[in-house]
Amino acid sequence: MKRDSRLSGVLHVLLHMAEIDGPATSESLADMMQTNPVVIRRILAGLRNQGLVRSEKGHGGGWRLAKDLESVTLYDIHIALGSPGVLALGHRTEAPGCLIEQAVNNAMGEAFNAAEALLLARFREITLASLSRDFHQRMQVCTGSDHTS
Amino acid sequence: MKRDSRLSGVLHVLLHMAEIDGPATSESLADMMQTNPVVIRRILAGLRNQGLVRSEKGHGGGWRLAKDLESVTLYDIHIALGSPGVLALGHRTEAPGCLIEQAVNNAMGEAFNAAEALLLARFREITLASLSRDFHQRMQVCTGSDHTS
DNA sequence: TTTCATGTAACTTACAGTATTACATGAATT
DNA sequence: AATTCATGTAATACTGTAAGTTACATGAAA
Repeated sequence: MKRDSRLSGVLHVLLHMAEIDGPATSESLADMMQTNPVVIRRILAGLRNQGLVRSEKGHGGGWRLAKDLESVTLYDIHIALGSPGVLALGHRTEAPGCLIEQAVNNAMGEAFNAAEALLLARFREITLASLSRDFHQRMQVCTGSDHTS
Repeated sequence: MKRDSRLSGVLHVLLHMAEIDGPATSESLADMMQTNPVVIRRILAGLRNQGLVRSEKGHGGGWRLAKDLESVTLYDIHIALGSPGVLALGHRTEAPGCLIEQAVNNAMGEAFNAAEALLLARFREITLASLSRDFHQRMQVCTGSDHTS
């Protein structure tokens, strides 16, 4: 199953932005991410609607964080990305008439809900600040390392 | 994100097989599932390799359960399907050089592992027998209902 | 020998994330 | 005012995977 890596990607972008003084252009962020500027804009546009980042056009323009690192959790970003489904497994038929399938959906659904709830609960506990702290710790261990990608 | 419904589908098939006296052809199962016989064969072939079902060719041939309903869990079937990934979310880069991405992967990875472990633990607790019992209970409530699809 | 059913390769379809191109919009520089 | 830089966004193509389909080979029972 192909996986959705937008959350992973946008976290990478946001933390790079946190390390930069001043705005970052979608082109420079795309270089770091080894992807296309339009992909960056598309993803960050969603975050802007949730007030997580700001953008400015023209000379000296680009993207900035709009909130304190402490106040943003992975869950907030997940929501800003449109709350994509977190599970790769699903029901064959969502509202089956077959009683067998109803029993199957019911049992699997409980397991799915528990796993999804756990994952989202974990996401709520992880802030951008905690990721940034972890990054700076890795920098200290690996002295002289280049962090710009 | 498109979801993998093979586990859901195969459970449906296996429980129908449990209700049938004698072998079931892939064509009859495909009718119940409103899908193609080849899809059924493809999925059941994996289960046969794990000893969960048996197949016979020719007249009077078809598919049979090879194990007791009590002894087969959703986890066993999940494995027989090739242990597909259960999460729709993933890392952008699996082994990043960037320290920021390493911090991101580490934090997200822990949450992913916890959620996946919980889901698989739940799967280990659900047997075909428990699903069958749930089905027969639904039959009793819904008297006269047709369960063949 | 015919019929029935599995076994399997090859191909097509459907879908969503990702990537790319092209051009419009708007702000700062000159 | 013209140029340059950067975002905004539509349109399109690429990619990987589950699912569906076609075609034919294999083997067992009638």
